[in-house]
Amino acid sequence: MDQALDAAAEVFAEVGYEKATTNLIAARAGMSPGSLYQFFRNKEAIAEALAGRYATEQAASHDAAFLRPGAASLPLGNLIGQVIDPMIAFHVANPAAGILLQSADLSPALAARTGQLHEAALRRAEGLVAARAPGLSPDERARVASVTFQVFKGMLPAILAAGPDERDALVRELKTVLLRYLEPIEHGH
Amino acid sequence: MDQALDAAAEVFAEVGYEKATTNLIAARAGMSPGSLYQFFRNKEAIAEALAGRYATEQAASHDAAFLRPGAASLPLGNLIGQVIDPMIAFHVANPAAGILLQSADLSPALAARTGQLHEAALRRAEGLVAARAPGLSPDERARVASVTFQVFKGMLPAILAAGPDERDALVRELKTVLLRYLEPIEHGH
Amino acid sequence: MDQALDAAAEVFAEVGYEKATTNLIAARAGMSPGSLYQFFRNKEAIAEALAGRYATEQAASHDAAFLRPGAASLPLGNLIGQVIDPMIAFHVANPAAGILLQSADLSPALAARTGQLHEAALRRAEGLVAARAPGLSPDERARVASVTFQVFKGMLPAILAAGPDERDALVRELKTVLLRYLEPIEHGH
Amino acid sequence: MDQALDAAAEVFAEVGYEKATTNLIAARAGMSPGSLYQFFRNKEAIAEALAGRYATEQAASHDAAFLRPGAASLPLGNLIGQVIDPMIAFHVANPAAGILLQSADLSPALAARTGQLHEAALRRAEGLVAARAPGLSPDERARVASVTFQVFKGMLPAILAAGPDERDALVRELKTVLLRYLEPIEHGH
DNA sequence: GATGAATGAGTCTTCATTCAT
DNA sequence: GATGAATGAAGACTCATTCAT
Repeated sequence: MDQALDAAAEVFAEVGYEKATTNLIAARAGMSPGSLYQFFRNKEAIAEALAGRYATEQAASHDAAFLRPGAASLPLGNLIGQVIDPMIAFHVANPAAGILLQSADLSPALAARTGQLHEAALRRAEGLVAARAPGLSPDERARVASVTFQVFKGMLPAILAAGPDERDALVRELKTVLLRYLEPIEHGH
Repeated sequence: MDQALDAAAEVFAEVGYEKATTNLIAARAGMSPGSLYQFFRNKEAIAEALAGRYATEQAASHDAAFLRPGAASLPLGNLIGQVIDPMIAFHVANPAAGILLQSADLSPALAARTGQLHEAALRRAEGLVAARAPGLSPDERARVASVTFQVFKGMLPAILAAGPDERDALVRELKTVLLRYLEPIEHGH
Repeated sequence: MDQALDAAAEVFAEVGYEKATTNLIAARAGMSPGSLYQFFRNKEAIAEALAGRYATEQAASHDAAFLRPGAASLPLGNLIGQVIDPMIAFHVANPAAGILLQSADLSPALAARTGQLHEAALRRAEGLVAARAPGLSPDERARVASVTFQVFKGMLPAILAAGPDERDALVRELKTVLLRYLEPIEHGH
Repeated sequence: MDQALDAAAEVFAEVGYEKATTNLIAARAGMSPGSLYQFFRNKEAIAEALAGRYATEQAASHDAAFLRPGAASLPLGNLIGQVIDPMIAFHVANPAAGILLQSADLSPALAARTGQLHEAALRRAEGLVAARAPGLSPDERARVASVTFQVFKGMLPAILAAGPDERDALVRELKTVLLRYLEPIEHGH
C-alpha cells in the first residue's frame, strides 16, 4: 500500500493528477489494477491517501523544528528559515505534493480531496502565528496564516522548476517576502 | 466565436480544463460540436484563444492604469492598489483566467499560449519594477517581478474562493504583502 | 458541374474514394458544398457521374480505334496494341479512373456505383471478341471478354505506379499476356 | 485474439476496410471495444495482424504444394494447377484476404504489412519462375513473377464474386491465361 | 441558383472500474 | 488476497449533408 502510494507519487509528479492512469500507477507499483482497487476505492482515494501521508510527514518535520530548544524565542528571520527550509526540502523530495497542492486550485472538484494537506499546513501556520503574535484576533490570525501559506504555495512551482542556483535565490526571496510581511505583525501590526 | 469562448470560460471555471468536454462547451455555447470545431482546431486551441483574449483584455486594463497622469510618481502603496484592484476585478469577472493561469501541466503548445498570459503579466510587472527601482540588475529585476507575480498568483485562488468581505480583507492583505516586499527594494534594497 | 467532376477526379486520385471529403472536392472545384450537392445527390453520385464520364470518353476513344479502316482484319497483336495503348494513355491521364475501378473491388457496396465503367469496358471487350472469334457461345464470349478486362485491370495499378521505362515494359507484357491468351481463341480454341 | 481476427475478417469482407468500424468488429467478436484494443493498438493493427496471419497460412499451403515429390518436374499446366487451386481455395475461404490485397491506398504502415502478403506471394512466384526459366535475367524474372501475380490478383474479385459453376470456369480460364503466358517463357521466351 | 455555416450522428480510442478465476 | 482480462461509458473529433440567407 505504501508501494502503491510511492508509485502514485511518481506518476502524479511525472504527468499530473488528471493524466495519471490507475493502470500506470498499479504497474509502477508492481501490482495489478485489481490490487490497487483493494486498497483504494478509486483514483480520488489514492490522491487523498497520498495527501494524507504528506500531511503526516510534514507535521513530523514541523514538530521537529519546534521541539528544538529555544525555537519559540528565535528571531523571526531564523524561525522562518527553520520552517521554510525543511518544507522546501520536502517538496523537492516529493514533487507530487506540489502537484496535489496545485491541483486543488485547478478545479473545484479537486479541492476536497487534497484538503488534508492544505488544512494541516494551514493549522501549523496558525500555530506559528499564534505563538508570535498573540494579540491577533482568531480571524486575523487565520488570515495571516492563510496568506503566509498562499505565498509559499504561490512561489513553490517556480522554486521547484528552478535549477539549484536560481532555486536558492528564490527561496531567499520567499523568506524575505514572509519576513517583511510578518515582522510588523509580530510587533503589533 | 466569442459565444464559444464565453461558454468555454464558463465550463473551464466550473470543472477545470481537463474535465471540460468539448461537447459540453458546444452545448453551453448553443452550438453543435461541429460548429465549435469550425472555430477551433481542437480543445487546446479553445484554451489558447481564451488565454489570448484574457491577455489582451488585461493588457488594456493595465495600460489604462498607467496612462493615468502622475502614475509614475505615485506612492508605491497607491500604485500597487491601482494595479492590483483591476487585476482582481478582472479575475473575479473571469474565473477561467485563473484556471488557465494555474494550469501548469498542459501540453507544450497550450503552455506557450497561457504562457502569454503569464509572460504579459510578468513583463508588465518588470516594467513596474524597472520604473521604481532602476538600480536593480536585470536578473534581480526579473526575479523581483516574478516573485511579485507569484505572490499574486498564489493568493488568487483564495481571493476568488472567498465571499465578498473575506475577499476584501484578503486583497488588502495581498497589497500589504507586496508593499512590504517592494518598499525596501524601491529604496535601494 | 464538369468543374466539380474534375475536382473530384483530382481528389479521388490523390487520396482515394473513401478518404476524399465532399468539402475538399467542393473547395477544389471552387464552389461551395451546397453547390456541389445541387449537382449530386451525395458523394456516391459524384463517383457515379465521374465513372459515367470516363465510360463515355473511353467509348469514344475505343470507337475511334475501330472506325480506322481495316481494323477488323488487323493481325490480333496489332489490334490489341490499338486498343490497349489508348486505354493505358487514358488511365495515365485520368488516374481517378483506376481508383474507381479498384474501389469497386474493395467493398461490395462500392461496386454498384462504378458499374458503368466496368460494364462499358466489358461490353466493348465483348464486341471485340465477337468480331474475332464468332464461333464462341455467348457465355464463352462473355467470359473471355471478362477475363481480358480483368487481366487489364489487374495489371493497371502496377502500370500506373511504374516509372516510364518499367511502364513500357509492363505494357508490353500485358499485351503479350493478352495475345497469348486470345490468339488460340481466335483460331477456334 | 484469433476471435478478434476472425471477426475482423468477416467485417472487412462484408463492408471493406474503410467502412469497418472497430466497434462492429468487437461486437462481432463477442467482446467489448476495450478488449479489442487490448490486443491491437488501433484499427490498422488489426488489419496488419490479419494480413500477417494470411501471409503465414498461404506460405504454409504453398510450401505444401512444393514439397510434394516430383513437383519440380511436373508439366507446367499441372504445376500451375497445384499452385492456383489452393490459392483460390484460400481466398474463397478467406474473402478478407482479397480485400486486404486489393486495398492500395492504405496508410504506409498498413501498406507495408499487407505488402507482406503481396511480397510473400511475389517471392514465391519468383521462385517458381526461377525454377522453370533459369535463363531469365533477374529483372525479367521479377517482371514475369509480378505479371503472373497481377493477373491472379486481377481475376480474383470476379472469381470470388462468381457462383460455383462460373467460378470453376473462371479459374480454368485463369490457368489458361497463365499457362499460355508462361509456357513460351519456360521454353526460352 | 449559390452560399457556407451549422449540424449531429458516428468514429476511433481511452481508462476508471469490476469480477471470475 | 491477488490477478489482469474484460468492460463500456464517454471523450475528442470528422464529415456527409442541409438550409436559412
